[in-house]
Amino acid sequence: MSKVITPKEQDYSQWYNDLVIKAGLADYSAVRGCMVIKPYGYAIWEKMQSVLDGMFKATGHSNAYFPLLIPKSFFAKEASHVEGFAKECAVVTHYRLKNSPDGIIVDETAKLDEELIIRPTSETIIWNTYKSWIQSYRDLPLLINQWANVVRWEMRTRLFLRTAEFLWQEGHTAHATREEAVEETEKMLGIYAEFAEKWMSMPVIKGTKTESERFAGALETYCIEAMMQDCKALQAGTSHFLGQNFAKAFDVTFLNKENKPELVWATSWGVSTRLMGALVMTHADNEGLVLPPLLAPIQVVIVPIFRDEEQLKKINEVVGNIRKGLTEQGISSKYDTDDNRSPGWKFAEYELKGIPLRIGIGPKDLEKGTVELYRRDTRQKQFVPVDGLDRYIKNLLAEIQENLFKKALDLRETNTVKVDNYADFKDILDKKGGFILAHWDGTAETEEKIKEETKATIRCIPLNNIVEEGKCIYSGKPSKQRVIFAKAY
RNA sequence: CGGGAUGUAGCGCAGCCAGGUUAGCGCACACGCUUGGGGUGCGUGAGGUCGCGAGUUCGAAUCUCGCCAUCCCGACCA
Repeated sequence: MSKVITPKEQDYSQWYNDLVIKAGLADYSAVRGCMVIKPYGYAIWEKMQSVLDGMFKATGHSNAYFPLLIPKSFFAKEASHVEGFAKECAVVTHYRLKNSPDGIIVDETAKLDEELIIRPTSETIIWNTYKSWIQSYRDLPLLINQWANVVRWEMRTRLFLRTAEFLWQEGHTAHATREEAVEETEKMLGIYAEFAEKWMSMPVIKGTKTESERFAGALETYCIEAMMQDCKALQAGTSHFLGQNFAKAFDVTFLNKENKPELVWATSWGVSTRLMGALVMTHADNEGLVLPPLLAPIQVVIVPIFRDEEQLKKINEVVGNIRKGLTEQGISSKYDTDDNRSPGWKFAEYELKGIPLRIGIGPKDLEKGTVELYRRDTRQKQFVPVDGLDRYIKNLLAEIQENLFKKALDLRETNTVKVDNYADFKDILDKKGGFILAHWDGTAETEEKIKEETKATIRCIPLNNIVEEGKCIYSGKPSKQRVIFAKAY
């Protein structure tokens, strides 16, 4: 009724906005460009956090926390880093308010000697700190992660995909050798890819960015790219090899085994609440959200169908046993006995929320010893005996997790094409979009021209790419490999 | 920051052009009955500085001017 969402075929952006709002993931806030993450959305983010955090810990990383506010001078120390972020920094200039006839105003006498930048990312404050933590090769590697909020003053924002403030994790590591730092960068990319594919059921392509898409201050930026249902690309995570740029800027050296000073090698890597947007745009449909079981705050919802207290009481008994079985299998469930809502209303509501499985149970089921089981991903119903239901559901949840991945992979594969001339390239972008594998001469000029003319950018140069001779689709110059072009979020 | 549009109840809108009783409607909300296997139906009720500020007028949601905010489309970006 009031909760209908715009069909995605009609207006994909509106569909996305409706879904995020109506499924209760987030809300617009009083602050321009900032959003409120609502409990249901935050519960999903917490699941993501907890899985990722476990993966970071398992690979030897520790969490720490660095300040939100960064002295302006720190930013100036790494030239390309400043340049990259300068345009979107929020700046704190004063530290006091006062009363005036016009109300509360900034107290001009309380001006900071040095302005503070609200972190858009923490490399500078962290490397300033690492200087005092690192003296010897014995202090390395230093493997730190932080969960934090950051602010980037964006011109145009979209819920989860691009907001002025967002939540993320940023890993910052220090190493004795270049090889070790590169290895770390690739290892973390691997963790992101594994998380995306296994937990989010979202297939990704691992690759490196071109110079123009590279992180400000990095020597190499690795990324995972996913295809959304509208065939546009979304960068879902990045991992940067920073070389010695920040070590130089902040004078971070260590004594090696030969007692000689050397500059430290650095990496940084992050994923953000943008993953929430990726999750929505990878699986959701016109009925609402579709959550992969491994990230669903509630995996099974149970809706009783009853006329009176007596019937409900009988249902309660059976449901009690079912839930006990589910808990033993490590499956989370919710039993909704609210009698102000009709079963039909609840069905629609839990579909909107993307809960993977729904059990419907009423008088007819009690007689037959069955329940009605509804799969959110395929929207199919089946009747299943109560006996052995928990094990059945456990398998089914795994199957759903797998099926979601396959569906998303199918979409990507049918919308990925090799193209060898610019006319076809433009034609495909106009008609259906998707990922285009094409030869590129390796120059920023060509990349820029193609972007201007078609809005498509080079999403990445896939890792382990096949070496093949070819000609750049734009300039005709020789090329040794294909790169992925797409329109992106 | 340019181009376009919109601000009326929590949300979605009508009313405005042709100013005139008490500003309506749908959803949501509260209460009662009803219903319950795909958003049940009926009744009752509560809820408004008509974005803000000036002006014109006997009288402004409606006309004029200014301001503010939001959304869409561009330029910029995880």
